[in-house]
Amino acid sequence: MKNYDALKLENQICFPLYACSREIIKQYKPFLDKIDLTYTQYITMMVLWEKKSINVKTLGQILYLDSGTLTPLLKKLEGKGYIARQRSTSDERNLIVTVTESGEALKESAVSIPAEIGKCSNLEPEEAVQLYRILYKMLNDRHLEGEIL
Amino acid sequence: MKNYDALKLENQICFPLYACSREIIKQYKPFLDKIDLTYTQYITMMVLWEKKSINVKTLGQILYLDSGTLTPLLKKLEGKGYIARQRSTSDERNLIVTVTESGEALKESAVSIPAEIGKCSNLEPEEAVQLYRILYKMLNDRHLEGEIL
DNA sequence: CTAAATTAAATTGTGTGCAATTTAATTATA
DNA sequence: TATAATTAAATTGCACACAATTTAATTTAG
Repeated sequence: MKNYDALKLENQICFPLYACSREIIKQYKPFLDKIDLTYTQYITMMVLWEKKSINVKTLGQILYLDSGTLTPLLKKLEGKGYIARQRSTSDERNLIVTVTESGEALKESAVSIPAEIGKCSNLEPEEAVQLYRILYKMLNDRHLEGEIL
Repeated sequence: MKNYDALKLENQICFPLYACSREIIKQYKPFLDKIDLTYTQYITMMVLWEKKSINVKTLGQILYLDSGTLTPLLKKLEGKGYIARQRSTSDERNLIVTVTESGEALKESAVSIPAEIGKCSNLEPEEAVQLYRILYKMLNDRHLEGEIL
C-alpha cells in the first residue's frame, strides 16, 4: 500500500501560510472599512506614504503585484482622490503615481491601525521575529532565483 | 514631527505573509497545470483524498473558505469528473461531496508534487518546523476567538 | 537611420475570496 | 402544531490575482 502522507493537508507548509494570510487580512477589514480601503489598497498606500512618488513597475516589484492587479486598483485610489497618476515626461511608458494631499491626510487616520492589529495577535515577540525572518528569507530566495548574483 | 514608522511596509508582519503565500502558490502552478488543478482545487482534493466524503460546511471549516468560494469551485471539480455532489438524504440542507474513481486516480499524479515543491525551498528543516508551529498557533488563536473553551 | 527587440502599462479572461442576501430545509418554541 | 428561528448552500456583486495578449514608447542592432 503506497504512502500518500505527503498529500495530507496537515503536512503542507503552504496551506497554513495561505490560510493565515487570509485570516489576518480579514482582521484588518473593520479598521480598513473605516477609511474606505481594501487591504491591497492599504499596502499600496503604505508604499506611497513612504516613497511619495513611484512608477507602477517599481511599485509592483515592492508589492509582488503586476499591472493587471495594480492598474485597476490605482484607478480606484485615484477615484477616491488619494493618488494622482501621470505619465513620465522623460519616458512616457512609465506611469508615475504620487500621493495627493488627501492621500497624505489619510495617513493620519491609518496610523493607529498597526497597533490595533497587534493587539489581536497572541504571538510572543520572539515568535514574531522568527516568523518575519523566515518569511523574508523565503521571499528573497524567490526574488534572487535565476539572477546572476 | 510625528512618527509613522508603524505604517512602513517593512514593519508589517502581514505583508510578507501575504506575499509569501502568493509566491509559493505560484511555484505550484507548473506542477498543478499538468493535472489541470488550481491551487485551491488542489487543497480541496487533498481534503477529499483523505476524507473520501465530506459536506461543504465541514470542508469550508477545514480550508477556511465559505460556500461563496466553494460552490463554484466544487462545480468545476465536478465538471472535471473528480468529485460528485449530492444532497444528504437525512438532511437535504447538506451537500455531500465525494471523490470519484477518476478523482482517486488523480492522487497518483499528484503524489510527487510535495517533494518537487520541497526542492524549491531553501528553508532549514528547523525553520520549516518553526514556521509551521507559528502559523498554526496564529490560525488556532483565530479559530478559538469568541468560543467558550 | 530604421527595423527589430525590448520595455511598461493596459487589457482580457478566468478563478478565486468574501460580505451580504436569498432560498430551502430543519429545529425550536409559543 | 403552526410559526419563528436557525442552518446550509447557493447566489450576487465587488475586488483582487495573474497568465496571456495588446498597445505604445524607447532602445538596440544592422
